[in-house]
Amino acid sequence: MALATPTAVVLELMTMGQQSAAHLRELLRAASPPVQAEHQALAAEILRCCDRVIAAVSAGATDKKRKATDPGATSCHLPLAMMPSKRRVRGAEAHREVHADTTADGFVWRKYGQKDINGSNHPRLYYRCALSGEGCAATRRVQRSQEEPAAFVIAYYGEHTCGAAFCQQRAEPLPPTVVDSGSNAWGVFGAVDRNRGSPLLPSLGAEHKHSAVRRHAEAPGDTSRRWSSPSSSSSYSSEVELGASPVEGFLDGNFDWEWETVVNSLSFGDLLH
DNA sequence: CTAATTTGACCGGG
DNA sequence: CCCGGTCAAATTAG
Repeated sequence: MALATPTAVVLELMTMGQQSAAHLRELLRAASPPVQAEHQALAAEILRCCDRVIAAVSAGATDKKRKATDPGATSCHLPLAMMPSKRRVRGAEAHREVHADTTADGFVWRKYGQKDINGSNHPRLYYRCALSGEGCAATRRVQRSQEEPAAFVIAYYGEHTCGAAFCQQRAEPLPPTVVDSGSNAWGVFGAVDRNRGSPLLPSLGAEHKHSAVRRHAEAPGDTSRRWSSPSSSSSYSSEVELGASPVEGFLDGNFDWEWETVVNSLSFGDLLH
């Protein structure tokens, strides 16, 4: 029940700052008369600093017992080795954090788990790219904001190696607020999901039938099934979350997870101000 | 019948 | 030992 803890406040504020910085960076990047690279670098640095603070604070909040002495935290680089040798590389993996009022980001995700987190009253949902079977390693974790029922905190891990252009149906996606935690290679991921010039849809409540996600172009015909379970033969869902449809989880046990009052008219935090 | 979710167990790090 | 993340079997939905 850590509601008004200063840590939470700091996190919230820093997240806002992070988003603003991200927005600024996008603006600079898409400026009609291209601005100096110096300015862009400045925006990027601001963003980086915000990210660092958030990372540190959230780390301290996650495990309260741990000391806040981070030798490398103040450095400009995260010397993390993201070597896939271990299966659990959760530690301090770089991720982009997006906070939005909808879980729809234009990608097709498959839910593979759900867990209750001690700190919050809302469960955390784990998704993988629906094309993970084809080798895509992108994952994301979705969690509701503890106070705001209609707000989601989505953390994206990894990159869409399946060809993000395919995953992302650019019908309505418009990634709300991409906050780049730019630490590693993920930082330059934006080449694919650039939401340039796409004005927010005034009315996007309509949910359409998504075209079936069949394995398409470069799916290597071979039998290189990554982690398909033997029993459930290649039965992996392709979940599409669109708009503000409360489809995701209405659990009986988790009373908090019910959210029928999700705002239909979403105003992405990106456009604020 | 096939496919998509759900839920509990298991794993592994801190 | 506790907590978070993933797997995988079972169930439900289409």
